[in-house]
Amino acid sequence: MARLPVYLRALHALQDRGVATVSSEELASAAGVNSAKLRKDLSHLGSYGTRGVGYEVEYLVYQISRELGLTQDWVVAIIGVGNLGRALAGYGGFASRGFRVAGLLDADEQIVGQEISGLTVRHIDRLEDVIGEHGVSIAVIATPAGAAQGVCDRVVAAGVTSVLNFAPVVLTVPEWVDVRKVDLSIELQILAFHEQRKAGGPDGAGGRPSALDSGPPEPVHYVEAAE
Amino acid sequence: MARLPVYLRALHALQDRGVATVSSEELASAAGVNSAKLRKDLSHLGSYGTRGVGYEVEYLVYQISRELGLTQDWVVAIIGVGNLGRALAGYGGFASRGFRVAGLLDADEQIVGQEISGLTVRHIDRLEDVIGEHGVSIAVIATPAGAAQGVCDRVVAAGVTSVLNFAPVVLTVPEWVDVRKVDLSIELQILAFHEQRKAGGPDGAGGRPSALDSGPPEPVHYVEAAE
DNA sequence: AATTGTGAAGATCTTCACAGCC
DNA sequence: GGCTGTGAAGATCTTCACAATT
Repeated sequence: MARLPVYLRALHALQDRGVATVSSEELASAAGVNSAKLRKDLSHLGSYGTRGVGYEVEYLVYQISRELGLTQDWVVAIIGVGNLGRALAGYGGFASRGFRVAGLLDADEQIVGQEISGLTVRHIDRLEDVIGEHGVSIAVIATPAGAAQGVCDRVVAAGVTSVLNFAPVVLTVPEWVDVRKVDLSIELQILAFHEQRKAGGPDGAGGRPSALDSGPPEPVHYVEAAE
Repeated sequence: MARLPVYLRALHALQDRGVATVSSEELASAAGVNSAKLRKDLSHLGSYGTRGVGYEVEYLVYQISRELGLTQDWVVAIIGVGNLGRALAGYGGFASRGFRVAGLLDADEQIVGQEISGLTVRHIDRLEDVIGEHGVSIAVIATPAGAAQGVCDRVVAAGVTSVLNFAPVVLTVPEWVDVRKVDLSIELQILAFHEQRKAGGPDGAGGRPSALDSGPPEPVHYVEAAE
């Protein structure tokens, strides 16, 4: 279930604040979901709550981590060390929770050999070697669009079964391989769509892109984030 | 509808290849969706196809662009110029389709004043000025988690109504503001979950994280991507 | 008294299958 | 003949509301 990581993050935040026990209502609001949904999601993992009391934070953290496979380490390779690949290589969230970056690869001779976040960038020719040597099971593709499918085919042939794709293409993979896609321009386009809606729709009378003086519908005060 | 940007990208690829007309079947497969779904999605925009023929690529590109609000320019500010913010600032997908980055802001004095992708980084104190001067309607938050909600509150107070959040927190916003979230570690966790499934589930007998020798279920040849 | 776990109802999304049109 | 547009069926996801349990 795609919401478990969100719950896990909220639970970690509670843990940091020293909270030992939490109700579905509280946790749901921290995670930004409905409490019935949260209870149903959690009940799929087993009966880890206590009626009348709530959930024990630490126990639930462990159970969700186990369910997500975070109790073991996963080996990651990042292919494409441009701006984005560099940002990913330095991203703390990788290392922190069971994801170990074992290789950075690029086709550009200028970049190969550079040391980034403690790793030396290797040439894309060595892709299969790196995957084999380190037992990489997750590949992060941060190449230009044109190179992505070729790289994907190669990592799959080398044994990778999960791909996180940042290139703006729909990757074709065998059915036993999982692909997830992160596409910045799609996210922006979805926001633009909603912006336009607010400004009166596509054929509305002179929608203003930079909707500054429209202001909020009502001067409402709103609460701070739970974090 | 969140799939329109995907269709649009597939259509642009067809356009580049000089294709003038496309059937729902072809376009659906390029976009990785079911053809009935594609037709239903498109029919929501109006009746832009011709029975027995298909859709005229150029006309459809225009209609979807219009629906998504890409026929006008949107002004974007990026807050937080770390590794990720830098990658975003240099990302071609921003400029190419109607998104103009008008400001880069950071709290770190070391970073303020640096020139990145043709823009000078300004101090976060000037956030409201930058938003006002340029008519920013979309804010991209690429700050550390702890700073994100505060920054969000400020951009909202300054008139921003769409937020693209890269910080690993659930942002709380007034109901008239749209938030989209991109979370790398959540994507990785979802992949880890599926990896584990393949390896035999959380309590399976010794699941191997680096599933190298498990190999594909069947030695099937698979087709290349459409683009 | 409080809160979980869950049937049942409701909402939404997906797919089928075919009438209608070119 | 071929393909779109869409009603109806099916699947899935969400929410309600309450019995079960501590």
